[in-house]
Amino acid sequence: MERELVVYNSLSGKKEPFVPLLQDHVGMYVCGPTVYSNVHLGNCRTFISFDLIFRYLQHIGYKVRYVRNITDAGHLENDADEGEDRIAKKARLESIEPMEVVQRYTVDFRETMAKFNALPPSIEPTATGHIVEQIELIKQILEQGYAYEVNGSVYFDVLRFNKDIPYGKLSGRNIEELIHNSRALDGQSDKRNPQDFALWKKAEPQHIMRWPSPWSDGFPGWHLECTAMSTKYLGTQFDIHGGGMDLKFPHHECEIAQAESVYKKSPVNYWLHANMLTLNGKKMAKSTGNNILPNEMFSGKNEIFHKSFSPMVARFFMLQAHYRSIVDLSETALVASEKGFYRLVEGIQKIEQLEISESTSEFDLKSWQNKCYAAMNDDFNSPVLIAHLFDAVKFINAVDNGLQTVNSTDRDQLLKLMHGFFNDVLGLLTPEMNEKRQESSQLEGSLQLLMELRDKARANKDFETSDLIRDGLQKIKIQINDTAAGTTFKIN
RNA sequence: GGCAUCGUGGCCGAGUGGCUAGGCAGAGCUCUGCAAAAGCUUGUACAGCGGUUCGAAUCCGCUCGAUGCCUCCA
Repeated sequence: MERELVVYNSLSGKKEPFVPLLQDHVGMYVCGPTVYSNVHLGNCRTFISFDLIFRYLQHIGYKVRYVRNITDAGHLENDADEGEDRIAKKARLESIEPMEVVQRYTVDFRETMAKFNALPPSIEPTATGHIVEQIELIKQILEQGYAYEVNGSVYFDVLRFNKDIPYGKLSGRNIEELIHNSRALDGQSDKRNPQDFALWKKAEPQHIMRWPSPWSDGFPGWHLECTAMSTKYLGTQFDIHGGGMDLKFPHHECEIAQAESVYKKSPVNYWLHANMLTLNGKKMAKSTGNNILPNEMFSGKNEIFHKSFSPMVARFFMLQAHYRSIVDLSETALVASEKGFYRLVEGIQKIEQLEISESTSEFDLKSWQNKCYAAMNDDFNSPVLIAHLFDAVKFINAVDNGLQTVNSTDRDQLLKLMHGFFNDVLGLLTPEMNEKRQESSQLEGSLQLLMELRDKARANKDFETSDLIRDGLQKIKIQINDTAAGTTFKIN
């Protein structure tokens, strides 16, 4: 059941059996965020997708080194390689140090990912922490003859590179196409060809973010940092490189070119791309304003939704779609996921209290388990895994209602498996539904008293009073449940 | 304009050349003083038009539509 993993490799456009370079070890690099503003939900989806992949690889026994960078320099306004560094621009606008911008949004990013219960990567390197490595890499590319210097800036020579090693294999483009379809960009450029990209940019005199280099005081190009840091921590050839679909071209294509120009071999065996999260049918992006911040969704303070959604509900919603599918965020879809999520949670919480019987269970646990693993082994198909979890909940409810039976071995095993899939693999936390109750013993006591009063009224057939209590509590989001075993309440 | 991806029942969303996920909503039922909650039962959909095939929603072609990339973007 394990280690039969098949992954979709963007490089080949096919699903391929996953075989790491080193048995039992996986090296995985994922392009992280540019920390110039709050991370938005679209960004989060990518990192949640790779969190699922990271978790599953570990779950099936791989020792994974997961490297995800923080881009804190070098990301220009546009790819004419002319604009201002994004961090520097933000700093200028807010009259603060660039590193304050970086710090603020790095903290925001980490806090947000923690709310989504995304595991921290093994290494989280920053671009500014690896200037030396990047300068070294530029030197090597220059030595190989695939880059040129102009006025203190260094550019990668795509046409020259393409003569020796084909450029565009990841995105399925060829140079002729790119040349013919390049849009004319305003402004003069030092570049020989529009396809070339910056490895090092000379800083203007007023530019704060600058480091010395053999060519000028300046800063590194965006594509370079990922090559420098991935090879530093994972080697010149590693297993998985991930990122958002939108980075496939040009960013990842450029990474391949940079690495191949020096190391003469394909840097990455499996390229994995997570698809976009859309809002109102359009891609979410900071630059277009079509976005919603995680905290705006958690708090409900936004113009888009009428209610709030918790991080776990949002995570569950995302995992109900496959990571390679586009998902459109909408209130109706989130509400549906929210209900389904709580159905699962409540099912799992019932397992321990299930009555056991001696007879064999009317549920083939082993084959169910195999189906769950088969789903995840098929390119991390979390929606199918979730469907299987719902099947298990149906069985749990059937036992709970006395319609089916479970023996103690199976019950324990089911509990273990459900926690394994729900908590460990999907990374979903079980909300402590009773926690709020325990938080306030006074509230608890008062409510208990109300329950007793209501029970008394009901016993006396004084339904006017009992309904008064019920409806009153309903208004403040306290749900009364009359069950055969007695009345309970749930604070929503 | 070029290159991709996609188009599934009321909604979301898997999957697949014949055995036709799952969730939400809706309907019916159980429970209940009535409700609510919870549980159970219930759904033959796959853009359009051709073609291949014993058989296609799944493969091929075309048309229409959507989205992404081609400029920074997860």
